[in-house]
Amino acid sequence: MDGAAPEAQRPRRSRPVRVADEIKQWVVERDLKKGDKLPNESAMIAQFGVSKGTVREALRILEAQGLIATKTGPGGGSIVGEVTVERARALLGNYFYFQDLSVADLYQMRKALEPELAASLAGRLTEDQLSELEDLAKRFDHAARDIEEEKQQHVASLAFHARLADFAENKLLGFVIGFMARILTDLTVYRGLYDPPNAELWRKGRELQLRLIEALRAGDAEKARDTIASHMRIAEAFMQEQEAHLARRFMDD
Amino acid sequence: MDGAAPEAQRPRRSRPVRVADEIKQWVVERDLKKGDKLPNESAMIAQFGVSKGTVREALRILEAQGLIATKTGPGGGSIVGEVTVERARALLGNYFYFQDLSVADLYQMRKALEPELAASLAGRLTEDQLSELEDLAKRFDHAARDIEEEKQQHVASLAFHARLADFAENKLLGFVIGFMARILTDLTVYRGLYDPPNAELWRKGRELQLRLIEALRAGDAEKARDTIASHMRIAEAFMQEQEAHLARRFMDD
DNA sequence: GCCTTGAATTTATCGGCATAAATAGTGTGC
DNA sequence: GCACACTATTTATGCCGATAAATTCAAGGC
Repeated sequence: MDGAAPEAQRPRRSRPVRVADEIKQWVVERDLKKGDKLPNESAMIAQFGVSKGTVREALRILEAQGLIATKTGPGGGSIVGEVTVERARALLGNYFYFQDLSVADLYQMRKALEPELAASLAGRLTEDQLSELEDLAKRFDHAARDIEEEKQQHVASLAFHARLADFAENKLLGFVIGFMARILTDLTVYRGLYDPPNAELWRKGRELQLRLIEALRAGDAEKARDTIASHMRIAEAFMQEQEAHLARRFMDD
Repeated sequence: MDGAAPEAQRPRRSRPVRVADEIKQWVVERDLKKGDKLPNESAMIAQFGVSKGTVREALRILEAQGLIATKTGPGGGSIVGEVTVERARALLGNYFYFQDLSVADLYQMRKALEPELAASLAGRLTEDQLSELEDLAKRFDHAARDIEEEKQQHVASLAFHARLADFAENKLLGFVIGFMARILTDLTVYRGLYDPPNAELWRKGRELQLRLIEALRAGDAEKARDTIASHMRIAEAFMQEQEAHLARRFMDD
């Protein structure tokens, strides 16, 4: 087969990068978990036979990827740190910064995935989770009176979907939906909404969110799926007139 | 509203991180594209009023995220570099290293997304792209004789889907499908396949790939969608007996 | 013309020094 | 005995200057 690594493809990897990879491998081999300590700077200097600056650059690389965190002081040093969902979103956002995603692209995905999420959550949420969703859905009990209020309502609606995504047992499904909610939130906050507030669409969307919660509580997967599918069509109508392409900005993490 | 940043939440950000953020902002403000040059080390030292070591750590952070590349020599220095899809996959893979994804999770996603991809590609591929897919689908014209050959066939089948994902106009859809193909490929290569070769499932799967290409060529979106939906059920059957949870390893980039 | 050699430029790596932050331990006052 | 402040220690953080390595470009030799 082709297990042989095509080393020629990697023209030259810098020492910090190589050290970072060795540390990663070290973590995997020992199956270290979040919070487990790594050797301190001077130990790594000795271990890898490189200078302090090189070790520190390697640690920065891993830190940038969210794999470690460092603290000063006694008992300090570097520890393994799970990549947070925020950081993963930000790093993936860097990729799509260059990719020219459109609102239509996002809704093609949402229409395929959010019904799936809703169906898989039916009957599986605690009463606490359900009432938290209800609070989010009821956050605005009146139609938007101006463009600013419509923005806030839109962000709140997206927060509802993001929270739903947090509850997903399928972590990939949850991540992708949460990522899209984050992109759309940024889009809503940082770019203008040009539609005049549309009270009827808003009322319908809110009603569907509440009906979704009802279906989730009842454990009715098919009703949940259908309801959120309708909701996606409403949400898409909200966004349809927006600028086709997303803001070029980097996400915070 | 709430544009005010909750600075208290960020206990303390190191100087290299702050410098890296400033550089990112600098790139966004000037709308720099891939290949555009950044100031060299000494200029940044003067610009940000920090030492060389700090600047170098900042550059490593950006390099780790795939945002820049640096070269030595005259005309060298740092340039803006689009985040490659490989790096984005690797960085996202770091997140899922900690998340305990199951094969069932991946197939829930694949069943929702791959039919969507197939439908949206119907009638939109060039003859070159179609024949490349045909080559991939025909790569093995006989049933697997042993477990090793079945592995190879499985990897080839995943390469077919990955290539299809590359052709997607919806970059997010393409990325997610390609990411899953990558995970499943790793899983196939690095972990054992415990099923005995199943000639009938294989024959059926290959036939569906060829029928999919036919539908794509004919521009028949619904046939493409249905065909790949069937194919997903076949592929899932291949994987169903595998270990429930994915290998804990970091991806290369 | 073409190849080799060498100078110039820029990052890469190193090691040492001083600073800042966080913790643990010590002692003091009550 | 207990709480509080202070000190000492540990560890990363940041800075600097020197040297190495890689790359480009041009000059010189053939």
